Amino acid sequence: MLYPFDHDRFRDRILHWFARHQRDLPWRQTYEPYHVWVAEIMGQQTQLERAAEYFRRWINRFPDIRAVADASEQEILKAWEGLGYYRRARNLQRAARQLLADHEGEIPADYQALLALPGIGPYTASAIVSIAFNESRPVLDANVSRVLARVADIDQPVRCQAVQKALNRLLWELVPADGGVISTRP
DNA sequence: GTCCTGGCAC
DNA sequence: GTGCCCGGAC
Repeated sequence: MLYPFDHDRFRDRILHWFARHQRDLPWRQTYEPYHVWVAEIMGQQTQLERAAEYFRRWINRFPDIRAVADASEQEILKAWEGLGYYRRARNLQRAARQLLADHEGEIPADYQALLALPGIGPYTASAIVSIAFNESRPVLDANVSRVLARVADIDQPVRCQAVQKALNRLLWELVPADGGVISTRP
C-alpha cells in the first residue's frame, strides 16, 4: 500500500498527465454547460470514443437547449439511434423543457438543482458542476476507480462495495469538494 | 461472458 | 440493496 502518500503531489501529477495526454474529444472544445450536459448524458455507460460522433451530430442538429425542447420526440430518438439506453434521450428532452419552464432556459450551476433534473444522478451532477462551473466535486468513475485502486495497491475487484467505499474516501482526501479551483483548462 | 464517465423503479 | 435498460468492443 502506497498509502499514505503526498496527496498534493499526486494530484499535481494527475493534472499534469491530463494536460499532456487528454484525448481530443469534441466536448472539450468549449466547456459550455449545454455541451457538458449532453456529453455527460451520452457518456453514461458508453465508451467515449463511440459517443463522440453522436455528440458532434447532436450539437449540429440541436445547437441549444431550446432546440432540444422544441424538437419532436421522433427527432430526438432519431438522433440517438444506435447509442442505446433511449431513456437518456427522452430524459434529455424532458429536462430541456423543464429548464425552459423553471430555470430560464439555463443549466443550473447548483448540484442539488441538477440532481432534480431527469436523467441526472450523483455522477452526472458532479461532472457538470466540476467541468462546466469549475466547482470541485470529486466522483468515482470506472477509470478513476481503476487508477486509485492501483495507487492504493488494492487487489480485490474494483467494483465491490467495500473497495468503492475505500476509494471514495481516498478520492475525497485528494480532491475535497469545493477545495479551491483546480483548472484543467488549456 | 465482460465492460463502458449511470440512473431509476422497485 | 437488486434488476433493468442498449449496443458495440473485446
